[in-house]
Amino acid sequence: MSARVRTAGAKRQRLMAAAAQVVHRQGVERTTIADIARAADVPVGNVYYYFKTKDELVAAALSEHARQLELLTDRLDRLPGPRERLKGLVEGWVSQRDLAARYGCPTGTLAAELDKRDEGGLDVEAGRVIRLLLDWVERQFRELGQPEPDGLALTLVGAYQGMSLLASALREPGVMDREGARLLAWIDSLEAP
Amino acid sequence: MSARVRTAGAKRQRLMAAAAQVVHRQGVERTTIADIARAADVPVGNVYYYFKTKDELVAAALSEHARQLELLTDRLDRLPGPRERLKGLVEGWVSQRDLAARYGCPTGTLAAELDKRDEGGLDVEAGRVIRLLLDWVERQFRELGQPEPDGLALTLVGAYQGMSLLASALREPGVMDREGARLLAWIDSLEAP
Amino acid sequence: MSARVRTAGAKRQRLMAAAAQVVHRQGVERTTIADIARAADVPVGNVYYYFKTKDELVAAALSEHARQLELLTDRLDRLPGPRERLKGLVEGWVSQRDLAARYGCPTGTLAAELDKRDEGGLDVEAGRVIRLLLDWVERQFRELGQPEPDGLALTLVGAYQGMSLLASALREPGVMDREGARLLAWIDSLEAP
Amino acid sequence: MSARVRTAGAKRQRLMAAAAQVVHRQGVERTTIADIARAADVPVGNVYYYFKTKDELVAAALSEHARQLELLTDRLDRLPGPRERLKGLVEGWVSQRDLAARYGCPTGTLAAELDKRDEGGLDVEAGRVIRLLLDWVERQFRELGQPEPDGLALTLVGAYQGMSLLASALREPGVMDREGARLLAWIDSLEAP
DNA sequence: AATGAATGAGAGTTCATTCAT
DNA sequence: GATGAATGAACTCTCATTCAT
Repeated sequence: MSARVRTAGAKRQRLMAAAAQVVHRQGVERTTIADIARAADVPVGNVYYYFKTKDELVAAALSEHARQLELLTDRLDRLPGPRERLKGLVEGWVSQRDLAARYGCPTGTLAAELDKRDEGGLDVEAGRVIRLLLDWVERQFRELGQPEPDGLALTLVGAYQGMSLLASALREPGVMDREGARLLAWIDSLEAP
Repeated sequence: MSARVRTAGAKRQRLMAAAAQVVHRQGVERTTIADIARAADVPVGNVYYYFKTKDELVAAALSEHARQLELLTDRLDRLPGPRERLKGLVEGWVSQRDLAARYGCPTGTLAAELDKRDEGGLDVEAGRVIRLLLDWVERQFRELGQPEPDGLALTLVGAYQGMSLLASALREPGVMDREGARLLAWIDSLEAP
Repeated sequence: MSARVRTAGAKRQRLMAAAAQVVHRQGVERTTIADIARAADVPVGNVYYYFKTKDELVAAALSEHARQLELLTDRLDRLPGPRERLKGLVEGWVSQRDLAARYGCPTGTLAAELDKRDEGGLDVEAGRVIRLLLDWVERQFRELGQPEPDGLALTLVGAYQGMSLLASALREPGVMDREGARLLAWIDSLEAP
Repeated sequence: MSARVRTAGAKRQRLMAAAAQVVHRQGVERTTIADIARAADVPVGNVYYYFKTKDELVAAALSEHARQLELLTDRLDRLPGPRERLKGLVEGWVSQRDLAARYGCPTGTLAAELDKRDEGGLDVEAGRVIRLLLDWVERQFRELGQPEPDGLALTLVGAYQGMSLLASALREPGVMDREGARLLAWIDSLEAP
């Protein structure tokens, strides 16, 4: 395996990571291809060798978020029980408080922006990534023996989206701590039947 | 008060309403001045007589949302007790389910988009509008005799933001019904001390 | 009628004329919007106020050719008989010998370039302009009492296209004179039944 | 002669044939190097080993057309007399009616496009290829004992160019049949002195 | 000789904003 | 106040050509 192959793959990966990060901070529309190219240290013209359109780059950012999510759930899956896993998830959210308080949830704000489109299918793709998280959460609630695990998943993930939005709209990271603590207490309070 | 003045005021008001609506559906960046002008039936060149920049129009959209919010809370304030008022608020959210499921909460998604800026002060303005809602909700919880009414306000408004985002990301209006019902039950369960 | 109205119309007309001329000399693909803008003395960005896309400008060039053709046939229609009119047409072609020897027939070469596309409908539009000429010529042959006037029209117009192409490919304006003389003699030789 | 050399030659030849075909269908400017490379099944980067610039590839397409023309005239030269040879030429044109009705004469449309340039010399080269055909036709008319065989050659080749252009502009292959038949009758009518 | 990747100079197009009347 | 027109900066995308191996 030559250095070139590794380099090429690394470049693509660098572009995806840069797209995810810059888009999180600036939003899709205020992010130019040049912004992403600069962040990834790639010449502008070369970006198009890896991604044919800006929309493809946004899709790549989305799948980068999906990948990050998978890394997280894989780590959490090593915890002994579902209650610990759910609490680990919330603790992860709280640990990102400053980023969330500044730019909101990466996937959530991206989905919110893309949902206002009705062409291109990126909106659907964003929904799919959110669904990945919902499904994992639902599985934990089911393992906990809760009735209506899907509804609980909506509540938990919705709470996360809401608290991220409020934290960033109010520019108050404390919102993340406060609501995070409430969610932890709530998870603790759920009775295993 | 001459007809001219009234006409001018009407035009300005029409532009504000159009800005609020179009921006809700398309987002700030994908909305052009021409879009708003068309929706308000005002010649493009004339928009600048009322609003010197696009940012001023966005600010106008925000204050239009604030006005709508005030209309709503004024109506709710006529209800006999705080519990009824809070439940009326939630019912209002649910009644807008289809709009929310398509474009999210008008103020919330606007705030999310503006929060990614760090110049112009529109982000702060968006926070202020959200704060208006939080303060009203907090007042109701306080009247209800709840401890930590500010925390409860965050929870309720956060839940609304979260369920709107999920409903629109998943394109499932049913999310609004389900979470709305949960919030109503929760409000009902709060004990007056 | 204000100066503004006249100016606006004049600008659009100037752009159409410039498009027709520049495209004739450079071909569609080698002509940039900036080329046309410069030739019409219009700022680049302003071109899009009058024509939404480059293709619309090319369509405008085509209709400009159609207009020129109509002016010509209107003039020829004042001649007493169809034979004189046909000969007048050929003489007009020969009088343009130098332009044809350098860039070919404006409409013909444009059609040839556009025919290689299979989207956008400009190819069809080009065919329509050519058809205008064919129809007028056919009418003259019919008035002359010729059988198969449509076939004769194809022959005459085809000969014009062919001689223009050869004159410009060989860079020999003399081809226009020689073939022009032959066509005049041919028209003279047609018997009125 | 090693396999490598033969392969290299084959690749070059494949590129020339591909250039001729793709350029005929798309025109020079709308044809990318990548288009030709793909059609020839050659990696893009490798094209430049055989042709230093795009213009060289276009020149190669022209010489490919010249080669095809030579193959044709060689075949026709085996026919017993000049009249048969000319009629064979016209029949060949008619047999290509569908291609001509779609994309025009390969050499003619290429010449028309290149004539709009005034640098690079490709225009001159195109004229040379057209001249090859004219010279061969002129030779036949001379053998037939016609006066002014060069003028007759212009007429015949011009008619071919014209009918191809009209057939493709009108998208009517029937034009090729009709004009082809007329040319055959004309050739038949020429008296050998 | 061969090849995927890299590069940068435009091209078309959009749009906030300004101008002239 | 009202309005169509004007302006130019910025952006996405393409592609001939070159590079590195």
